[in-house]
Parts: sequence; C-alpha cells; structure tokens
Amino acid sequence: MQIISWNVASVRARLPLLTTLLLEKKPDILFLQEIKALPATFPFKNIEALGYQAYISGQKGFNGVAILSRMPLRNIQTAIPQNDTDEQARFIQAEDDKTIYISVYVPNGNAPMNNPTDTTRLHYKQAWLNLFLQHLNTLSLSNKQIIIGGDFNVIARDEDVYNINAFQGNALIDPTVRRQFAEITNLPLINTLRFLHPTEIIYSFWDFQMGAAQRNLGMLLDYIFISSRMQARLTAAGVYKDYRYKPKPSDHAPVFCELQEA
DNA sequence: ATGACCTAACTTTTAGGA
Repeated sequence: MQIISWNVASVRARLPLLTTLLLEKKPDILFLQEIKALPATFPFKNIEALGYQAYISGQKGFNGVAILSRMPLRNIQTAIPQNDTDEQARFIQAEDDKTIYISVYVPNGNAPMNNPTDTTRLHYKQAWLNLFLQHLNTLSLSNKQIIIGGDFNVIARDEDVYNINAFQGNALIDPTVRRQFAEITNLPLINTLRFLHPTEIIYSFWDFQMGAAQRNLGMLLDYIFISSRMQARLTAAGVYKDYRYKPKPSDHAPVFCELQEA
C-alpha cells in the first residue's frame, strides 16, 4: 500500500494538482496539511468522486488538516485529546481495524515580521509538540499500529536545508524543537524516509520566493512515521519532487512511503 | 527594468507562511 503526506497550501487552490496526485499515485491514504478550509468550502464531492473518503479538521483561512482514505475510517479526533482547547486546526486522527492514522501540521513558530523578538509563537510550537509527544506516548501503548504523516516544521539536521547559516535563530532549527522532533523516534516509531535514506540530501519544500525551486534552494520538513513493528513491510520512501514543478504547485512536494501488505 | 511568491479574507491591503 502507498501512503502520501502533502502540505497542499490551500486545498481549493490545489484541487487540480490534488486530482492529478490521486489519479496518478492512487494512494491508499493521503494526509493533507494547510487545507485552509472549513467543511462548507472543502471539496468533498470532487474527492468522493475519485473514490476517497475525506475526514477534516478545518479552519477558515489558515491551517487545517485532513485524511483521505479509500476505505472508511472511524473514531475521528479533530484535535489532540489533551489539547482540545487548541484554536488552531493542526491535528486529525482516524482509525480502522488495525491502524491509527494521524495527519499533523506542526506550528511554524517564527515571530511575526513586524515584531521579530516576540516568542509567543515559538512557545506555542514547543508546548504543542509536548502535547503531541504525550499523545503519541499514550498511543504507543495501544495494540494498533500507527501511521503519521505531516509537515513537522523542523530542519532536523543542518544538511536538511540549502544554507543553514541563513537560518540562525529560526524556529525551524530551535534546539528544543529539534530535541522534541528527535523524541518521536525514541518512541516505537520509524522515520520512513531516514530509515531507508539515512544521509541523502532530500528536500520537500522550496519557497515560492527567490526562484527557490528552480535553484533547488529547499529544505526537508515533511515526514511519514510508522510503527516499528511495521518495519519489515517498508519497501520505499521518498519525495515526489516533480509536483513542485507542475502548474500551480504548492510550495511543498508530496512525501510517500510504500508498505507491503501485512 | 534597480525588477524577484502565493493564498484567503467582510479583498483593492494585510497577515501568514518558513
């Protein structure tokens, strides 16, 4: 089976490319981030016509995550259970008989441009990641296997960005955030991309500005994690980089992994 | 030519993204 995670940067603006992705790659599960839509404006009909169920945690204008699945899912959670007062839609969880699926959009954490010393957003990011880690820790006690796809908004290693020197002080390389990201793999979870490609230079995001895509000025922000017990089924992981160079792209490319049937 | 992004929103300007 194929799993894909993609920060679409508006599901409505990306509907043509989303349609292409579903038809070309035929994923069993597609995790989406930054859908920037409420249920009233989410294109359920278009997606259902392509043979997918869509489950969303929506928000007007910003954020918003979704899980698209060929098979119906249940027990939908639209926020981290310990964080149900979060006003930002950054988490959705659903499950079937064997597996829990989670789509996450980790906060960016950088200060607003007009107030560069404001650490409110960084602290929100760190607190959010703590709650997320607590939730994963709880889930790891469950009998079900786990698949998580998301935009983690972390440059995990200096080599994961075109020029680390340009990112000093940036929330994407904040030491606490990097430590929190590393803690995910201390759980019984595998970073699929880095398990199969431990040191390769791989990017999943290229800024819309500065001709970044054409100059390959990218960074790696998006990942799919699976339960450690699924390790033997993992046959491939990577980035569909060509989707960053198609008409009307997102600034993120889809990331994928392939799992042999159990 | 002193230039260089994209999106949503109570849209004609601003905030957010990373």
